[in-house]
Amino acid sequence: MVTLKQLAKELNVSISTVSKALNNSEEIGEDTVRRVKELAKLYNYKPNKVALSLKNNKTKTIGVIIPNILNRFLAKVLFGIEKEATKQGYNIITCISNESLEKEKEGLQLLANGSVDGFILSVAEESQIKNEIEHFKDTINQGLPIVMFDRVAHDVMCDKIIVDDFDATYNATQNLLAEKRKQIVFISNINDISVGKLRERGYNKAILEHGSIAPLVLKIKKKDDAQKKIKSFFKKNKNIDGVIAADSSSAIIALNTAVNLGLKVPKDISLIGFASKSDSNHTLPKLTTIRQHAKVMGTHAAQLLIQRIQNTSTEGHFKTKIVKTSLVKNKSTL
Amino acid sequence: MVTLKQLAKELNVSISTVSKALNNSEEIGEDTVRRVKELAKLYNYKPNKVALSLKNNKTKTIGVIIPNILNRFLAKVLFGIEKEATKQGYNIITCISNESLEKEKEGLQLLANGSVDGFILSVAEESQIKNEIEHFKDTINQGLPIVMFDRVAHDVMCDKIIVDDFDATYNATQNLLAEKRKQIVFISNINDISVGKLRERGYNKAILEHGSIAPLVLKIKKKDDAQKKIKSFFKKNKNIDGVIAADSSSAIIALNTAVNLGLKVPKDISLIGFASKSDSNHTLPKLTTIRQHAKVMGTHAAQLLIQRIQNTSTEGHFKTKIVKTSLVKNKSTL
DNA sequence: GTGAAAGCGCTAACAA
DNA sequence: TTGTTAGCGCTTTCAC
Repeated sequence: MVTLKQLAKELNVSISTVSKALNNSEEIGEDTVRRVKELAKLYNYKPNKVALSLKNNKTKTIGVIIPNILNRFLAKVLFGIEKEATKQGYNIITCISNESLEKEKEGLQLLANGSVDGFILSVAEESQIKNEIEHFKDTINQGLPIVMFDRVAHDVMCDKIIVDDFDATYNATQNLLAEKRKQIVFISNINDISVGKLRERGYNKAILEHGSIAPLVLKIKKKDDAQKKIKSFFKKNKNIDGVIAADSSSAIIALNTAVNLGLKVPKDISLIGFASKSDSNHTLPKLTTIRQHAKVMGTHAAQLLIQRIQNTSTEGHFKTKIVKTSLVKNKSTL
Repeated sequence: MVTLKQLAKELNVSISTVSKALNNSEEIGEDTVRRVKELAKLYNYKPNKVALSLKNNKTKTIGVIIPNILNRFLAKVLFGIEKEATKQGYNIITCISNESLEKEKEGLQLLANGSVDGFILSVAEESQIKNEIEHFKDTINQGLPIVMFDRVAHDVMCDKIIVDDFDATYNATQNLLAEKRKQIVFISNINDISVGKLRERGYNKAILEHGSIAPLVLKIKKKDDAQKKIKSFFKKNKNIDGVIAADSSSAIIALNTAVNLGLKVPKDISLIGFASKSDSNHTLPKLTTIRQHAKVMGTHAAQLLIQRIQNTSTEGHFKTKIVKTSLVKNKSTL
């Protein structure tokens, strides 16, 4: 990489002249500016990012800590973050916590050394189970703003982007109730994380409000064979005619299992699940889904963080933005 | 963030003394070392990464350019890269090219300003179609090593990690032939990228070698409704009894469609597709898959790049590592 | 209109 | 054993 120094030497001017010329300073003569710019172009000069960061005490880089990159929703949020960040001239450094508290802490530690101007993150499962939040507070106290999305730690003072999880399952359940479904089961393999719990509560509320129907919940654990568990559950509860799934995997497996058991979807059984468009394209009939608008969440998260980074003034009064889900009706419901 | 300067001031010693003490230099007296370390710990001192990067002319950061983060395979490779990089003390800056040549160029440009020590990337679809490779060469000429994975540009001199795409479909097809399948169709929606073409060739070779059977290929385009297209294809070609799918989406849809049309899988029709474990868990019966060991590819890519970054000596003689696929037999084949 | 110098945070050669 | 200094690449204030 060519530096200002080298350009200066070759042009027989000082470094500061070159710098000013390239930054269109009024101070420098037209002719000099032209000569400098020509040579700079010739050598494909680009200001060294690291030097700028050091000088400005700003890296124009965002640290993103994602629990699991293979989760489609999280990946999509990352996509949204990246897009918005790039648009605003920021890079993103990604750490994958792999749902581990330790790795989440490490990621925060590792990047809180001047590498980034702030963080966007979704809380790891283990951190939520153990309810640990000190590492977030420490980071914020070090002057690095955090924006949390989806799985947030409510007791940490920071900007947040969340989904209306409770309302989403409440509404979805009401939809199935409106179809006169009599035995609606809630299936989830995300019992331990905050959003999973909210989704269950939304379902419960709708069921209880309706009266006459008892809630029925199937919780799948990470180590379980989901296909087997759902199949035997369906066999034991022959009267199931509705499914609300808290996650795409449960939803897809439930739908396939129903079909496999000879049930007509949606005539005999109606299914709704949190899932993406591509997920619903991968089932037959297409799954009716609760869409989370992951990309939009990413966009908002990046906007919020960048705003916070740039306006040192806006301390205090943190925002929580709720991105509403949409129920996209496909062929797995009436 | 506390700096050496501040520690030095508080301890009434010079900056370099503090620096040396923290770096366990033999030069400094035990007592001083202790005092310095205590204060450093108290203030949670961490050396400023940016300053170190400037000093060492090394960022310990890898630029990763991914065509599509929603592609499970690519996401998994990213996961592998991140893990290995972290292990070796490197961070990763991620750019998403979104299959666009322009964005790929931008990503390269944007990070080739001192932000990263090298790149790991998979070539964007558009770049492969247009066969553009100058931007890769430029980057390499600037002294930044590149490691390409999966979709590689053969004419660029750099390290590469690839899949045995040709052999994979060749073998998979032979598997179906061994099941005495008479009409095996190759379905793909990745016709434009290098690996898609290789996969088709592997299929063709197996079919042609076998004689007596004609190759049958269904190409799906991005804009197509894959479900419709596959369904009508199956209806037109009632005698299809085998499917080789070049991508997971085609495989899943083909399997679901077959079931939907009343075909018994694998009795009436046998299916194999490039897909992940989770994909095969999301079909019923479980899909027999060609596994690409994406995570391992990521690991290798990171290792290769870091090695190249650290050994300035190893110029020339670039390696191409082939990560072999495995055929994991599940319930969609006999 | 141009240049010298300081400083961002750190390390390391050299001086004391 | 400790301190001074220079320098990584850049911007910016202040002199000339």
